[in-house]
Amino acid sequence: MVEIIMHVDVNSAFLSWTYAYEKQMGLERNLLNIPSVIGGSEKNRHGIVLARSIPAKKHKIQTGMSLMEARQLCPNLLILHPNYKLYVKASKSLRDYLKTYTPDVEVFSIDECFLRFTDINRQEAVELGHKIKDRVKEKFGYTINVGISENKLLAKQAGDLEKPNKCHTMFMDEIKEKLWVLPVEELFMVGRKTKSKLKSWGIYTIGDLANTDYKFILTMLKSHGRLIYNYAWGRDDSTFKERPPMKSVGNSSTLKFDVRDRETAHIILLSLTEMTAWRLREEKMSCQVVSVSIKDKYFGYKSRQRKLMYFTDCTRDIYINVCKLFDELWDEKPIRALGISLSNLEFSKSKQINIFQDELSLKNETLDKTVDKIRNKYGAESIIRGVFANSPFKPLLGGYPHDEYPDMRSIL
DNA sequence: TCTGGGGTCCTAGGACCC
DNA sequence: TCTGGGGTCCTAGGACCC
Repeated sequence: MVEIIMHVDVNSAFLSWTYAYEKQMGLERNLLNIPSVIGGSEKNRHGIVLARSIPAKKHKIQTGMSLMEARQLCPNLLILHPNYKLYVKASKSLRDYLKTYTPDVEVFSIDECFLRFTDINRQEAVELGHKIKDRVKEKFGYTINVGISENKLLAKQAGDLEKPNKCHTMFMDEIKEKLWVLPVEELFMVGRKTKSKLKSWGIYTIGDLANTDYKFILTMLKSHGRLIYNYAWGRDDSTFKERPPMKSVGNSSTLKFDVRDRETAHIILLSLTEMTAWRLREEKMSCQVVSVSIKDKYFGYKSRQRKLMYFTDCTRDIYINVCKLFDELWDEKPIRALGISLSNLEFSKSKQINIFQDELSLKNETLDKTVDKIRNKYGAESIIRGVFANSPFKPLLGGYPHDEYPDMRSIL
C-alpha cells in the first residue's frame, strides 16, 4: 500500500490566528491585508519579528529581524504583541479537526503538521487536500497551505511552493520541474551558512546540488552533506511518528536589564529551574545532564553542562547543579540572557532509592509532587518560593503556557 | 535600550582504557 | 630510542528548524 503524506501549514500563523480572533470579536480591520507583524516588547528587549503579513513581506520584512529594522523598512507598520495562549489553543483545535480526516497526525511545530493516509490514490489525495484547505477556511476563518507527496520532506517542500491558501503536490516524478528549479536555500536544512558554502562552489539551485558529485558534497559537508544531497533527490526515509520521544527540555530568557552579580543570576536561574523541572515532571521524565547557558551583553554565548551520577526530576537537585555550572562558567561579563536545559532523559521509574540520593532530596521529591499538584490545579504562580515574595523577579520564567507544547523537529 | 525562545543533531577534541 | 591505534565517553560549540 502506497502512503500519502500531507503537510499542513497555517499561513502567517500568529497573524492569521489573531485575525480570526479579532473577527470573532467583531473587529473590522483585516491584519492580513496591511503591513503588520507580531513582535515582542522592545522595552523588555524582546523586540524581534515573530510573524509577518504578506504585505509586510513585500516591504522585505523578515521574521527574526529587529522591530527597529522592520519599522525602518515600513514606517506605518502595525506591530502587535504575541498572545501565546491563543496560539496554543488555535493550534490544538486545528489539530483536533485534522484528526477527523485521519488518526495519523504528526505535530511538527505549533503551526505545522503531517497527515498520513494509506488507503487513497493520488487523485483522491489531491481532491482531499483541496477539501481540507477549504473546510479549514470555512470553519476557522484563516487559510492554510497543503502539500502532498509520498514522504514528509516532499510534502513539506510542496507546502512551501506558493502561498497563501494553496494546495500543491510534489511527487517524486515531479521534482525536476518543481524542486530542482528552486534556489538551493529553499531546500529544507539548507540555512545561511550552508547556502553560502554551496554558492561558493557554484551550486545555486536544488537541481545544481542534486547534480553535483556526491563524493564532493560528502567530503565537504560530512553527514549534513549526505542529508541535503538526498533531500535534493526527494529522498527521505524518516518514519511517521505520532509522538516522537522528547530528547531535552529547557527554558531561557533575555533579561530586562543586564545582570552583573552572582546572587541575582542565581535567583533568575531558580525561576528557570522551577519552570523547566516542572515541565520535565509533567512529561514523567527524569534527566541526567544539566546544562546552563549565558549570553553576555556583547552577544557572546557560552554553555556548560554536566552529567550526573543519577537521574533526577527534583527541582532542588537540578538547581544545585545549575548554580555550580553557572559559577564555573560565568566570566563576570554583564549578562543579557540565561538559559538552562535538561537532557539525557528517561521515563521516571516508579521510585527506587538510589545510593547517590540523600534523605533531603527524597523529601524534596515529595515537595515537588505537592507543588506540582497545586500548580496544575490553581495555576503556575499559585504557589511560589519565599525568595520571590517581595522580589522584582518572576517566580517561574520562560516558556509557552503550560500545555501541549509544539514539538520542534529539525530532522523530519 | 537593534538582535527571542523552543528544540534536534552533529563534530571536534580531550580523557581514558586496552 | 621510540611513541601505536582502536574504541568509548564526555563536553563545548555550531548549524539548522519553526
